[in-house]
Amino acid sequence: MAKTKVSFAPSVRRLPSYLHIIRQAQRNGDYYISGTIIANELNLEPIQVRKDLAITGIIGKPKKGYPVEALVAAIEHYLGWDESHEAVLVGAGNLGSALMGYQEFQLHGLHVIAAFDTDPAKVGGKIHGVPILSMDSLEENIKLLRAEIAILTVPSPFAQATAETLVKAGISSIWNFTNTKLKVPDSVVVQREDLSSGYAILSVMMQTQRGRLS
Amino acid sequence: MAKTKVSFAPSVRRLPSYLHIIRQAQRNGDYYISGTIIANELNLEPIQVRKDLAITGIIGKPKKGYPVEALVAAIEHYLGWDESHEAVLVGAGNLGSALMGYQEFQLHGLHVIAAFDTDPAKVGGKIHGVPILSMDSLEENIKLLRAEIAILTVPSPFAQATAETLVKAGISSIWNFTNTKLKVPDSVVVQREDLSSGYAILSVMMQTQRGRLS
DNA sequence: TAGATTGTTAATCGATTAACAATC
DNA sequence: TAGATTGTTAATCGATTAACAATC
Repeated sequence: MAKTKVSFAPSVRRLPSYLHIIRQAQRNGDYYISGTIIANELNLEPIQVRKDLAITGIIGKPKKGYPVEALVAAIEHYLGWDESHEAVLVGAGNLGSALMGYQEFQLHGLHVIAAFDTDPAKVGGKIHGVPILSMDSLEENIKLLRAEIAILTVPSPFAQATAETLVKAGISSIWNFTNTKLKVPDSVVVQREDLSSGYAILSVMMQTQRGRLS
Repeated sequence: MAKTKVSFAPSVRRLPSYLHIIRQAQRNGDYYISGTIIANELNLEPIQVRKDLAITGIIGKPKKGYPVEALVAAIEHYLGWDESHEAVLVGAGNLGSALMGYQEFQLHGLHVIAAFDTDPAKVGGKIHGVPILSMDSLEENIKLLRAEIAILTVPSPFAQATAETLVKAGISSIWNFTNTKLKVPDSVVVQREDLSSGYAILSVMMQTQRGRLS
């Protein structure tokens, strides 16, 4: 089976930003919002916004724009954010704790129902309301909880071994915050979040900008 | 002045992963590493790795590959990771604290010399060795410290106002971890790190994968 | 030497942008 | 109505991939 790949990936990446702005319009009581307005807000081209929104299946009205309620629903449905997904977090360190504190993800259907850590001082307690379980019970408890997603925030050296246990326990999607490229079966979806690549872009932009000014 | 944009952005994003693998080879005592090996490790095409490495100016040897020492140096130089950059972190909450704990960035020249927070309980103390200063002293202290980069981890509603203060204080680069699109002068470099877009990709991959299996 | 790997040049692919008729 | 905004079709742009001669 081939590796899962998202077509229109750049468009999909932009959808959450659109959703954010459209939600503001919704709170503002607007019934319609135009692609032009969204584009201005995000420094994008209106045609790009229209093309992106088209993949959600939503139809706009010339002159008025897109119906706000329907647009929110269409984006959320396209992303699957209108359904609940149960997740566990593995590695309740600094980053893991920070992620558990993000209420935003809850709004998008991501429910962290348990976290795992090796630190005995943490096990048995809660962080941001999420119970911390022992890493030793990882496989057993994930099977019990029937979690679908694992958020992986263990130190990099443990990433591969942990991922293998997760797969054995039935996890089908891994959100990987380590800088390790995981080797897992093709049936398992992995999304890697890589801060280093963002920092690389920033670094190169800094040099470009400096070159321009001098 | 036009907005700073990175050409070859996708290539730049991949460089840190290459660096990671090449460093492993270096620790392993290898003198040469081939593009093929790097590609296999990351599930990429060898031709892509060669094209990417070409932008750093490094020259490989047919049959052997690229000289490890020189390659590490070339990538680090291209990214500007061979020089020191002073940074402040604004918003020492969960995420901010996690970022201060990342030693990896220190290795790449990013030195967080101070953090700012509104919480009186934190001010005056240290987190991961970084002194926490009062948010009230933000402008004044950044000028004093002559920091170049600001890592922005305040709650979203404060992002825009904080960014404006940062710019006034002379910050020229902002690493933005809020989900706010910042409006700053074109001379200021902004790199936004957006977890939502990563989660959007994961969500769509999950649906694609599920569709495939059923 | 033989062959794995390089760098270059060309072809393909996909994303962005442009142009514009349709329309509320 | 007049004109802002839509969706579609085509053109452009940039990134990825293919082909292959050069070479250590």
